[in-house]
Amino acid sequence: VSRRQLEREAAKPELPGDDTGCTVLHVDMDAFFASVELRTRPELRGKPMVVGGLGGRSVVLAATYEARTFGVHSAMPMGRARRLCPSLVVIEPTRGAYEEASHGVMELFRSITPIVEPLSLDEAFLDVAGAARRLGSPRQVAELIRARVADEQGLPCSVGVASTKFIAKLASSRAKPDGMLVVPHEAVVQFLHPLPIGALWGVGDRTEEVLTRLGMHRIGDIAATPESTLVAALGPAAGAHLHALSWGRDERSVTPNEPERSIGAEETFARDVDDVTIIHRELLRLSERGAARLRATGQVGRTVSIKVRFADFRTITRSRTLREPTDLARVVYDTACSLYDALDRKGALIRLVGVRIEGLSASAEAPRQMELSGSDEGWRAAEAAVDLAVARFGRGAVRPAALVRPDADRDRPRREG
DNA sequence: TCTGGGGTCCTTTTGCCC
DNA sequence: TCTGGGGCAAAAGGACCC
Repeated sequence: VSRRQLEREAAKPELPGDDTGCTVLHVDMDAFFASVELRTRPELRGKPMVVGGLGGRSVVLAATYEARTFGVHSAMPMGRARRLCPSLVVIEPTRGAYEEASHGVMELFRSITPIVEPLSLDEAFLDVAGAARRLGSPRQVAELIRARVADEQGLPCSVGVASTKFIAKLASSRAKPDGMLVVPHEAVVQFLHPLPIGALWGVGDRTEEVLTRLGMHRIGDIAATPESTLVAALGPAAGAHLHALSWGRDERSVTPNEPERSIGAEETFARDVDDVTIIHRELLRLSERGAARLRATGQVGRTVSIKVRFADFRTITRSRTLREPTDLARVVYDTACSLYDALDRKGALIRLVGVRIEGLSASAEAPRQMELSGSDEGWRAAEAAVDLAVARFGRGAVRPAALVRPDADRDRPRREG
């Protein structure tokens, strides 16, 4: 709520200004998924539109600014969005297009400076200290980026310019849509303190509730509170962190090439499920997806965890750490099933299952012990063959037997194999 | 209003070893 | 034998972000 307040409240104050030392840029694409769709659907421009699934359990992934005037915003259940805006146009997401567009803008950023830290598909921090001689002041670089993203990608974005990551991120959110905001170093506290507490990075619904109960509403209120009080209320890490941020202190540097920590996949069923064979089949699909991504990125993982969401939305996780890291769907799947089968929730209605692999390392340097039986090597060869076939013939060309519906190919000639 | 899917990070609990 | 307790890693949960 407060994040939206932030975007709405107070017309953008043009801080007079000098951008000296403001070497951190935060670039945030506007309504990213929706903007990508509009490139190929110009007839929808100006209409309220969202990207999101059509199923009964989907949520809004991105909303155009026209849709936002109806109160529609991302993460909102689709049913509610449709009720708020009966004329809403809903477009099904096309993930590949967003990944491609994201890759395009990230490459564009890297042509400006090598120090690019992507945060998600649609936003990144850039350190432009080294670009001054070649491209000009941070403000000029920011405008250059906006112009080039518009020209070369056909997409709108907003840019925040400041001396720290956190202020740059706040600045970009206040610059939206399709704008730019520089927060000079001397203006940081004046910029920060009137903002609602929810604007602080790391303050979500829960933390906001705690702080509100303590009588804090603006970032300035947090700044005026002793750090010890915050630590007592929120824990050492969050307390110290928020106190520092409330004074604009943020030492974190822009660091490219952050390694991934985990890879996973999850799926909400269209209807709640209690059939174990359906759950196992889903665990297999998700394990396959995860393991394929491990192999594609040359990584192995040591901990397998599953997530189970019950019909009442209560969510649990279970995990097991393997003796040897793996990139094999077979191993991930066996572990996931064994974790699932150990739950004593026989017959409970399940809404969602997920599989995640953690403790990642590069497969070349990961210790791999040869097993005498060679059984893992057999699976490795089989899964490498699957990767190859998928690369050649596309996803869906090769499927493990459990994924093939018994009646799916009944009418086709079949032979043993 | 009825809640997706991809993640990160922090905290607490638990079991184990010494 | 009983009793702590420190240190550690793994497990579980939860808040948060886009």
